[in-house]
Amino acid sequence: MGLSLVQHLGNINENDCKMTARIKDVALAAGVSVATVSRVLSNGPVSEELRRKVLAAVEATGYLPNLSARRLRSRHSHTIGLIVSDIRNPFFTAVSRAVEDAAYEVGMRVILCNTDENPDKEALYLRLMQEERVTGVILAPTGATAQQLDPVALGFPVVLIDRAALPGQADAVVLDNADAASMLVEHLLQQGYRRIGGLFGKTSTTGAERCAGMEAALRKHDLPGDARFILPTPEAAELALLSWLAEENRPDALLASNGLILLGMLRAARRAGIRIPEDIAIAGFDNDNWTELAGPGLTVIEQPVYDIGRTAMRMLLERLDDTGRSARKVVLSGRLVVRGSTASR
Amino acid sequence: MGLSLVQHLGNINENDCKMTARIKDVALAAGVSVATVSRVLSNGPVSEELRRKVLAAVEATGYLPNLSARRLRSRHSHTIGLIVSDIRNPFFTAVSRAVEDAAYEVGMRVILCNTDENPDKEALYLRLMQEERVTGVILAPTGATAQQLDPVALGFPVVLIDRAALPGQADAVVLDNADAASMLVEHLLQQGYRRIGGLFGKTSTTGAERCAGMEAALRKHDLPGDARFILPTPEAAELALLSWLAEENRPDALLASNGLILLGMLRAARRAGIRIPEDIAIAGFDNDNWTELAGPGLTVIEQPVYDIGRTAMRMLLERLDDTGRSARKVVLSGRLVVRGSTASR
DNA sequence: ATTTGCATTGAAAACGATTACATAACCACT
DNA sequence: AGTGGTTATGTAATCGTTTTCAATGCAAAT
Repeated sequence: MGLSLVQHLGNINENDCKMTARIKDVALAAGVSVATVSRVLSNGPVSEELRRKVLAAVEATGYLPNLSARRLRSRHSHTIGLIVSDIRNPFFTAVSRAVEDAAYEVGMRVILCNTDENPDKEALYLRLMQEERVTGVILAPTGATAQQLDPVALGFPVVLIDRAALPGQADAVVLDNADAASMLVEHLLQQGYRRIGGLFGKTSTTGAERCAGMEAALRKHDLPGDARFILPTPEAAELALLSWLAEENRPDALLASNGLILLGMLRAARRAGIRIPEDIAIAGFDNDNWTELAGPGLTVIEQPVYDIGRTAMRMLLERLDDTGRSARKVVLSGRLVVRGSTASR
Repeated sequence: MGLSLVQHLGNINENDCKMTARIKDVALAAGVSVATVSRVLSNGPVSEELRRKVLAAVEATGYLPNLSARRLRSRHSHTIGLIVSDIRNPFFTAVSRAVEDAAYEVGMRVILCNTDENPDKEALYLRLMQEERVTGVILAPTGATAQQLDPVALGFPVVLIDRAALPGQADAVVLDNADAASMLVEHLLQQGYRRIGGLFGKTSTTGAERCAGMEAALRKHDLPGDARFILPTPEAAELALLSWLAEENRPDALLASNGLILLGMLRAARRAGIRIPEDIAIAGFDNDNWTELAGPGLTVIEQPVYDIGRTAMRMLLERLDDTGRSARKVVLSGRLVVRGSTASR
């Protein structure tokens, strides 16, 4: 009696500890073929009776599908790549969250890659995505990569975000950068500022477009502008602005082409003891959490970040349905959020 | 002549467009067996001559390994899961970047999951990780999951971050929360504040530990404290603080148990027209980018975020080498960063 | 009664790699 | 010359699924 009990427990234990059950174990336990189990798991045509038996067997064996095997055979990875410069940029953080929400909703996994604005890393990760046989990729490319991107050669669809490539090369969802920059300039002019400068990121098309928007708006009013290009990091922006502020005839208002540059600008202003907006007005892009709390509150263009992520995912899925159709570009509008940093002078 | 040229081009094209080459195509092109190709790709023992031939064939065929097949056969996924509540929390953003850097350095992929502090989602994603046959998981668990975590049953090692489980259950890398909270309290007392309150996250062990640290420090000085628990979001913190500020005999200094709560507090203070630190002092956790720029600058505990991520990854790798060894807990110290929000009164 | 068609089911062939095992070649010792 | 031990290579089995294809049973139509 005692012995048999111990033995019994031993068996239970042996079952529990056994290497994870495979589909053939489930088939054995349910008294059906592996094909039938597979069909149950993918909602194929199976009689109600067998379906019940199989589900019970799945439960009993603790079966967990092996996704690698499934991907290999079915040739569907249910995985997309998300390639951005740095997830710590709040813009990309927010977009990535939206992408992942949308992906998991349709049963897809996301592989995240940080390229640090480095074209070599972009190439590396794109090759990795090919090896993963991903379903598609959402990519924020540097200018260099945007030029020579060929989704056909890659073997999977690509949707660009934030930054666009040559028209017709790939789907893209971007902000109306020129328009947004114009809005900022018009607002600054209206507030009485006249000598307007800007720091723009030099690695992407986005900085260039925003710069163009600023210059167009200024030209309309026959005013000059001073645009400078830097690496899009807080550190670079801080250094650039510190030396700029030391120049004579400095601007009375400044544009920052993204949230990181805006952050650097504020650090520089604080270090230089410059008051905002009394000494200089500041406005920028990306309505990050902190912009309302910094100094007098920062006037910014708010991007529809969550919407951008969801739209990119939706475009990717649509492209999968219809590989042939021509490339689309979705242009979303920014929203001007006025705060104290551009109070009228 | 013309025709043959066209034909030739046609053939080239056919090769380029062909379905991606498999290892057997490479073997054929190199005149060797598939085993040899495999060995070349994994730096196995192969003569220099064949190695050259194979590499040339890889180049010529444009071969890209199929990672699903490789994983299935080799039983190594080279993938780890990173499960956090919300990547938009700057703390997790920074940690995730460190984890991914460390992972890619050793040739591993990272799957990121957001659980929104929801135990059901945690369970869901843990099951998904099992199906992916991940090498291991780095997890920031809610209190509920931390209680009943069993890495053995899961089938892969788990390293907890930010929040620990029952001792001995799993490896963990955490901040010395009690000590850090004490540091903040001691600092506040030194600055002359006496009625100290705090808002703490209620979903994790972290909030509880920080609260305990606060109360211990206050007890040492025979002072009372007022600790309240909320959902760890800016919105919840803002609402909680707004009503708190309306009470009579409110605190003269406040602790925030993380960056999100700190953000909510500042919003509430601004909405209520409360001056910092004149009307109330504020200190908190997480030295996010913006804390130096908000108001008079915020006094915070800086966590070694990048270090936490790297350490977690290192512990995971070490655990893979030695499954048997007992669970370790690495406790890192925070650094007190003093700014204007706690200026002496 | 025979045929046609449909819905279920199972057996076996993929999917594309790694790896266990067998073989062959070569060198160094008895 | 024969034996043992490396080392490089190839053959074939294997990983755990999905999917193709053929077989079966049964109802409806001829």
